[in-house]
Amino acid sequence: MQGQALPGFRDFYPGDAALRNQIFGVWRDVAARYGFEEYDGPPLEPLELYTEKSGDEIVGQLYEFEDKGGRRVALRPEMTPTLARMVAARAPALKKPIRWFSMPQLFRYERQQRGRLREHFQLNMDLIGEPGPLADAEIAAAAVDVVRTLGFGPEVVRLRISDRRVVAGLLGHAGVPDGMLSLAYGAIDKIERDPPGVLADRLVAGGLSAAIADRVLAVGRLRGQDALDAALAEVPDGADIAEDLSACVGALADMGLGGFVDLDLSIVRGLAYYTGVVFELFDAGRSLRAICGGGRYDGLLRALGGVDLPAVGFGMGDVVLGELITGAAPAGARAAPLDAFLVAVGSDDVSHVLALAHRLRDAGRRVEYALKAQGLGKQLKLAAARGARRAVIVGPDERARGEVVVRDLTDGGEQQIAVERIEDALANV
RNA sequence: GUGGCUGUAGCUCAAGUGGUUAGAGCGCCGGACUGUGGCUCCGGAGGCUGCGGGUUCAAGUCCCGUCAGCCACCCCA
Repeated sequence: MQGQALPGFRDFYPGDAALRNQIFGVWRDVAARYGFEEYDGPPLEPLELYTEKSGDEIVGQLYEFEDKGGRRVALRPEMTPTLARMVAARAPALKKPIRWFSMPQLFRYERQQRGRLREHFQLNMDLIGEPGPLADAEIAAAAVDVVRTLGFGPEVVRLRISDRRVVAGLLGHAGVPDGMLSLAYGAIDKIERDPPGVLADRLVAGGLSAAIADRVLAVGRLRGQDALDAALAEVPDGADIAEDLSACVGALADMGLGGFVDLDLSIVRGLAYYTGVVFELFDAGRSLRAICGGGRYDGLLRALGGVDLPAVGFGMGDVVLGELITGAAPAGARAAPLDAFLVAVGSDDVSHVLALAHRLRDAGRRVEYALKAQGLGKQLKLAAARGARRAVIVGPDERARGEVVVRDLTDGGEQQIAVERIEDALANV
């Protein structure tokens, strides 16, 4: 075997491309229904766009090199810096809130695993300029509606949602100093992966007492509104810090999406820049990686682009979503069937088939015909294999009468149709 | 970047402890079938057994390296 795609990169054969187009179609459909406008930026960006604010550790995962002009450049690993630049450049002229989405191909030089490649397409939906919880709910609802539109219900997909302000408040009450919040987040983020003893040891090693470490893990185990309310009741201004999260969850319930929502304080998200509501979309069986992740990142636009606008958004990759779809329907997406397969009975009929085929294609019909002289049976076999709904048979006898035979390939019925009415005959399903 | 497992036809997989010409199903091509498809039957093509080296009379099989895939870590999209 020679000549294959680079590790972590994909060849899209027709079946794969069909799946990708299905995903893209749903993404665009949902974005449009939420009033989002599409934007895009360059796949290649200056290296500094990612190193200056995102942290140097990202550089190790960048496809970066020097171009022929001596510039340090990188394939984009995420869309947010580009978005920040574009928004900042025209922020004064843009009506707020800004609803923008994009479907960039992103690149990251990492060792690939299932559901995680070196390249993927990612739906980014961002709502900029609105700090309130209805904006958070709007974004989370859009993420849920993508999987709903694909036919998945709450028994298949779960939205796990939390709020960093709530977690921070509870941790502060538990005795975690501000400087150790990220340490605590790290432990909470791993709460379902690592055993409690390991996590507690890590927290103690980081400088927390054993008692506080236990309380940190207890915060991470909070699930559901009742448990959260009970925990917040012990914090002086507990109700206030959870106001936005409660409002967001309530809004999702008003939308009829409450069945998808799991309040889950173990969701903190790895990225440091999230400041409020955070959420992830998972398959209910938890056999896949996260389908989507997002949250509120007030402050990031100021750091990246210089304009101080609140923002909330999510990213949803095509890889895990594709696995969810193919896992649910192993049959997979089929290529669009033909409206008709044109059959020439004899060699004299070929030129008539060519003329008719072009007429039908101009009329928007999807048609195909045999590209070499073959027997009638052979051509019908090809028609069936191609998934054509009908065969249009052109032979000397019919031509003499100005007609063609339209054969329905699903039930075998045939009828004679005048050539000039063939477009109409193929139009009705 | 670290560690473990796995690489046989386009796909899914076979080939007891090394043994002579690496097989099957599906798919593909052709024929039965030059004015009627799906089914059936018959035939055919398709393999440097991922690649390179080593051990051996003999390697798909054992050893080393390398590349790729999967899994875990790391990191997260």
